[in-house]
Amino acid sequence: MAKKESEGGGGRAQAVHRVLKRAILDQALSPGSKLPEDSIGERLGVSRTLVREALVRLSEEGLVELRPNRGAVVARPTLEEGRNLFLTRMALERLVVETLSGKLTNEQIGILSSHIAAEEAAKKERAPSIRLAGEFHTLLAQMTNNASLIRYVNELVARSSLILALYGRPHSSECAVSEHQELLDKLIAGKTEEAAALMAHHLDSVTTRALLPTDGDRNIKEVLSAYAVAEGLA
Amino acid sequence: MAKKESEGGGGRAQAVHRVLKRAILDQALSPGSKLPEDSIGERLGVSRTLVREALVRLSEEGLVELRPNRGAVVARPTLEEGRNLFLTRMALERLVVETLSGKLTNEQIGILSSHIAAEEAAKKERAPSIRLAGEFHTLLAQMTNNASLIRYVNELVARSSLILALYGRPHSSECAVSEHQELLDKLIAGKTEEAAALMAHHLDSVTTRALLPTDGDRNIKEVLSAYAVAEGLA
DNA sequence: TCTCGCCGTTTTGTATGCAATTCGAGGAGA
DNA sequence: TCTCCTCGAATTGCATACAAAACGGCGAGA
Repeated sequence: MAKKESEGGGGRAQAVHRVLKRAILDQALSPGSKLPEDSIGERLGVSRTLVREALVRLSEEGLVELRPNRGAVVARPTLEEGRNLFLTRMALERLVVETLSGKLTNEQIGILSSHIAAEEAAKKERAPSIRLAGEFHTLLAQMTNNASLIRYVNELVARSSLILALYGRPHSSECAVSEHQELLDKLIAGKTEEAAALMAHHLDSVTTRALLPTDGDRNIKEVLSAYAVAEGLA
Repeated sequence: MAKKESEGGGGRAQAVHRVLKRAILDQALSPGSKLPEDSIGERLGVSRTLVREALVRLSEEGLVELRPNRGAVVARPTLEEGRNLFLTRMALERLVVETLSGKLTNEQIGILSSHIAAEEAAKKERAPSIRLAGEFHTLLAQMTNNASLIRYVNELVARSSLILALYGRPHSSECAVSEHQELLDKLIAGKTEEAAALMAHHLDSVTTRALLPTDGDRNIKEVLSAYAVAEGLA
C-alpha cells in the first residue's frame, strides 16, 4: 500500500527535480550558481540523463536558466522581471481571492489559521519564515481547485523567493504575518473587494519594501547588470 | 546574419518541441493521440533522447500528458479544467488590457490592425482562423513586455485550442473578429475599463458558446468521465 | 606588462543499448 | 461464451559512450 523511496509522485527524475527545487528555494543554491549535470548526478546517485530532465523542468518553471552549450545556472531575474512578476502575481492572486471569498470551509479556515500560527512562531528564523510566507499563498491557491491557477501561483511564488533573495532587504519581513491574518478575516467574512484590495496592498508592499535596493553597492551592481545584459555581456 | 536550420531558438530538441507543438495546435495530433518516443524520433530523424526532452517540455506546458511507464498522449483536458483555464485566462488578459490601454504605439496598432485583417480574410478556413484568433491574444500579451505574463498567456491560449478542439461547436467562430476590432478600438482610446469588460465578455462568450456541449452523446461522455476520474477509473 | 591565440581539460549534446514494465493476443478452464 | 492466465512484442526508464563545444592556462608577440 505504502510506496517506498521517500514518497513523491513518480520516478527518480521527479525526485531530482524536487531536490533541486528545494535547494534553490532554501537558497542553498543561490541565484547564479552553476548546476553542472555530472556533479549533481554523482552526488544524487543518478545519471546525467535524469539530472538533465530535472533541469529542463526547472527551466520551464523559470527557476533555472539553461544556456546552450554553457550549462545551467540558478535563474537570476532582473529587477525589471521582478516587478513584472509581482504584477502578474497580483492579477492571479486577485482571482484566488475572488474565488475563495465567503466560500472557505471550516476545515480550510482551520488549516489557514494554524499556518498563520506557524508563521508567527517562526518569525525569528529567516529561512523558514520566508518559506512559510510563500506557502500561505500557495495554500490559498490550492483551495481554489483551479489547476492552472494553482500551477501558476506556485511558480510565481517560487520565483518570488529568487527575487527576494536577490533584491530583498536583509531584515524586512517579506510578508507581514498580520496581513495574512487580516486577509483571512476578510475572506471568511466574504468581503471580496476588501480582501482583494488587501491582497494587492500586501503584494505591493512587498515590492516597494523589498525591490528598492537599500544599499548603494547592490544598487550599482544592479544598474550595471541591466546595461550588461543590454549589451550581451552576460 | 541569417541562421541555418529553419531558424528557431537553439538546438534540435527545441526544434522537435516546436514541431510537436505546432502539430498539436493544428490538431494534426488530436487530444488523446499517443506520442511514442521512437516513432516520433524516427520520423524526425532524431533519437528518443531528444523526443523525450521535448515531451517533458510539452507536459510542463500542459499540452501533453506524461503517464509513467505508459507513454505520452496529447492532453485531454476535462470540461472542468477548461472552465478553470478560461477563468485564469481572463484574469491574465485583464492585466494585459490594463497594461496596454492608451499606451499602444502606432507601430503596434498597425501590427494589430493588419492581423485583424488577416483574421477577416481567413474567416472561412477553419484551421487558420483558429490559429490566427489565438495569435491575436498572444500578440497583445507580447506587447506588454512582461515576460511571465507573456509566457502564461501563450500557454493558456495554446491549451485553449485543445479545449475548443474537444468541446467547441464545429461551426462557431471561436473568436468573433469584430470583437477583436472593438477591443483594439477601446485600447487605442485608452478606455481601460471598457476594454477590460470587452475582453471579459469576449472570453466569456467563447466559453459559453463553446464549452456547453451541443449534442447529447458528448455531454454524456463528459459527465461520465467526471465520475470516472473521481473513482480512479481513468 | 598587456593582448591574443593555441591546446588540453571540462562540460554539454546526442545516440544507443539494456533492463523493466506494459500491452495484447491467444489459449485453458469454467 | 466468458473470464483469467500466460507469454511474446512493443515501449518506456535509465545509464553509458562518444562527439562537439566552451573554458582556462600558458606562451608568443607587441
